[in-house]
Formats: sequence, C-alpha cells, structure tokens
Amino acid sequence: MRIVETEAYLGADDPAAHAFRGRSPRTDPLWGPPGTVYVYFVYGMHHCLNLAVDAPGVPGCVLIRAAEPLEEGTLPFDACRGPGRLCRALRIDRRLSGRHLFEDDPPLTLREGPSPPLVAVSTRVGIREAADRELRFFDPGSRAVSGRRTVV
DNA sequence: CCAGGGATCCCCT
DNA sequence: GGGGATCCCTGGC
Repeated sequence: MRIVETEAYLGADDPAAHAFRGRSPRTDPLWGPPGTVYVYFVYGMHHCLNLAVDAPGVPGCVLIRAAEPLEEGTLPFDACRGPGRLCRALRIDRRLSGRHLFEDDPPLTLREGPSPPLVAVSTRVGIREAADRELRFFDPGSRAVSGRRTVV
C-alpha cells in the first residue's frame, strides 16, 4: 500500500489529540518511542491506525487516513480510502495497539517510497476542537484520498 | 442528511 | 462503581 493521506495530532498542545486529555490505558502507546502503534475503536464499529512519531514521552502521532494498493487487483482500489476502511482491509484492530513497527516480527511494516510531486495541506477531518489547524496532509493526485480534496 | 454501535472517560454518588 | 456524553467514521437514505 502507498499511504496517501495522514493527519498529525500534537499531544499536549492539541485539544483534538487523544493525548491532550492525559495518559490512560487506552492512550498509553502514544507516549511510546517512534513507531509505536496506537489503534483505537470509535463509533462502535471502526478502528483507526496511528503511529507515535515523537520522542519517547512526547505523545505526538500521525493518523493514517488512506492508502492505495500498489499492485492492481490485490484489493479493491478504494478498500483503504478512509481510516476505518483501511483498518478493515488490513485487519487492524486494538490488539495491535502498543505493538511496535521495529520489534521482531512486527505487525506492520513501513517503507519509505518516492514522495508525491505535491503534498496538499488542509484542516483535519471530523474533529471539533482545533478545527482550524492545518494538519492534514495528502496526495492531491490520488483518488484514494478520503473526503474533500481541497486545500484548507 | 442521519443513526448505528460500543469503548472510554468523566464526574458524581 | 455507575450513568451519560462523547467520539480522529461509514454506508445508506
């Protein structure tokens, strides 16, 4: 899969971040080292995948909102368009929360690939707090981006 | 547009 | 320990 849409959640400075309300058993992975997986369950039926990216003890994370298949035919093209669908397609659930990308036999792997020619920036989707912060990043050329594809 | 669906967390007993 | 609001969404009207 190629990741085409992400959002940043900044932790202590960001009222939209789960970490903003403080550390709890659910949110604990956010304080882990970069590459720690944080998965939460939302709206009674969806999971969302996040990766801790800040220094250990600093709960910044990236929400993975959409990806597209690298090879035609492996998955329906839009199976990973949107954070809930992406988790369903990749069979990601809370059991992965707290695991790590760089452990032995990791549950997920992340590889660096070519950057898209353009990365668009906008406000984040579906939040109420800090709704004006432009912390969503997406490839405007990808049809797998969820929701609005306009800037800001 | 709207509601389903269930974990989580807050805040009060 | 319990009731209720909330929620980083999606599919179906």
